[in-house]
Amino acid sequence: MPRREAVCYAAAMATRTRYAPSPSGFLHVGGAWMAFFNWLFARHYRGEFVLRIEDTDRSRSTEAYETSILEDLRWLNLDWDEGPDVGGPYRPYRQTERGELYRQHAQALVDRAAAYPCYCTQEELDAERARAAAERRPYRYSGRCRNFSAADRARMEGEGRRPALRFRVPAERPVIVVEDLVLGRVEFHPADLDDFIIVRSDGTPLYNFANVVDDHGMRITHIVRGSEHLSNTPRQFLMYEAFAWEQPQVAHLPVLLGVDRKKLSKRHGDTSVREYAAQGYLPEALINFFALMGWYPEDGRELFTVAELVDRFRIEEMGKSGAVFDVQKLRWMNGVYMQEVYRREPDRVVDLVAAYLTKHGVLDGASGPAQRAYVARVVGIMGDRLRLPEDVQTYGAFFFTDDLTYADADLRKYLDNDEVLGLLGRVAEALTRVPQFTREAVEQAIYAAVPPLTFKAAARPLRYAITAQHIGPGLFELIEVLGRERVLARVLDAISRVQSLRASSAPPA
RNA sequence: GGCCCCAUCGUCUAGAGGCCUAGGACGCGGCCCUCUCAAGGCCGAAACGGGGAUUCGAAUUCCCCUGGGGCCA
Repeated sequence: MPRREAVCYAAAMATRTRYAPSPSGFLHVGGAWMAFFNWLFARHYRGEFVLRIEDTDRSRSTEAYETSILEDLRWLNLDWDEGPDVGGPYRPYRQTERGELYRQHAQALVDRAAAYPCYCTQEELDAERARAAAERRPYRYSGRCRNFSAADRARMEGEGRRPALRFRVPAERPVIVVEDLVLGRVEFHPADLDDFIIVRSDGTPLYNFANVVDDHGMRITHIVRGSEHLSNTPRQFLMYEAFAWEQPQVAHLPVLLGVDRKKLSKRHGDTSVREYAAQGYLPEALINFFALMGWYPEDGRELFTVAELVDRFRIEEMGKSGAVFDVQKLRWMNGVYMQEVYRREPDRVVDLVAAYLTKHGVLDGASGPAQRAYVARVVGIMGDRLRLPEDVQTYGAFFFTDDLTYADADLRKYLDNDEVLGLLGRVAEALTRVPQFTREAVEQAIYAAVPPLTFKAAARPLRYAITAQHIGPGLFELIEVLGRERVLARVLDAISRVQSLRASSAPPA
């Protein structure tokens, strides 16, 4: 079985790929994933990556969305060589600014009789379609306007009809072969293709047509896009032929799916890149995770630096079936990267956590360096518990508030016991005496105060008394970071809580 | 409706006719470690959609069906 041999091309011709988002919303993980593979492909072959804005849908496109998409791509560290913001030799890079080009190329197709004006109205076409359905035969465009004479056209114009432009599919042409870099050989029969519209009656170009004009105009050599465009490929090939242009290579990647196995969309909740960034996901983690959807290296390795991905990626190794975006696994991977990044650039993790806490009103954000240093110490003892900034709350809410919520049941279970109460008293006293409030000193003091209990029996009550939680970082570390004053206050407070609990539940004297 | 694509554990996937008793990762369960949680170590449950055909032998090739997806303004 022959392995698809990917990219054979003249060395002189640089590989050029593009990502062409529509600025009608924030950058979506599905879009980012597609952008990433285009970028990766270009970088792997030391080629160029182009950004083009498909803003022809003026009613839904906004400049703000365009800006946000560029920002989010930058956040992911996907850089582009040409685009609306940086310009380039094949500008403009926004479709709304390319109207004249579409007009010229449409005229060129008409001039060579590869396209013709079609005067059929929406209603007439709908009627044709309905009739076909009623007679249970496949709908085909009737071809009514295909061979109009000049007189016919004049008559139609006279009725006030504005024509759309239809591409003339050469039905006698032999089979159209698409050699897809991912899917392999796919054949289409021209007879199955209708003459299709390339310019609407209002003069706006259709996606298929504008795409061909742009991709050729921007010298795109490899079109890497979603498999939903596969069926459009033969039509586009026909247009390349009509223009006598060289055809680019195509690679159709599977579609990203939501947990319901439907195409990932905004309906699936947190799907914008922006949202993941806001939750404190690291771009490195997202990128690594993207790579593993659709592509897997032979050796089963999963963690890669971007440089390694650029080096090892081969588009022939792309899978063909749709992948579900699994947040669980992303979470795990983000944790791995949190540790990694913390080792190298601890400030980045601290910033992320501080930003998270400020955003959620846990920190006031105004207390300056002291507060940041405190966050840094908390992060320092969180270790690998931190997968996302929110975990700092899960494991260490007690670091950021003194208003702790103790459950009566837990108070009874862990603290309502004379031996334990004695322990709490001895610990408080011992901690008062510790000269330097360091982890080591704290540990020594507590061990000294523990008997006649064992440390094993003492640690849980102590932890609960101080944190009102059963989970969290190491006991000594947490005590050190919390500081003497707060620990003492909490131990004493816990003792009095137990006592008042006893008083209230004691039988009346 | 016509045409096209896809199909391995819950999820991401390895798999190119015998190496498959179908491997790894996330998640899940158990045990160990341990002051708790997390991490780590060990163990476990968990998949080739169905049916034919080719072959000594099929997850792997071919056909049909089913299911999912897409295009046809």
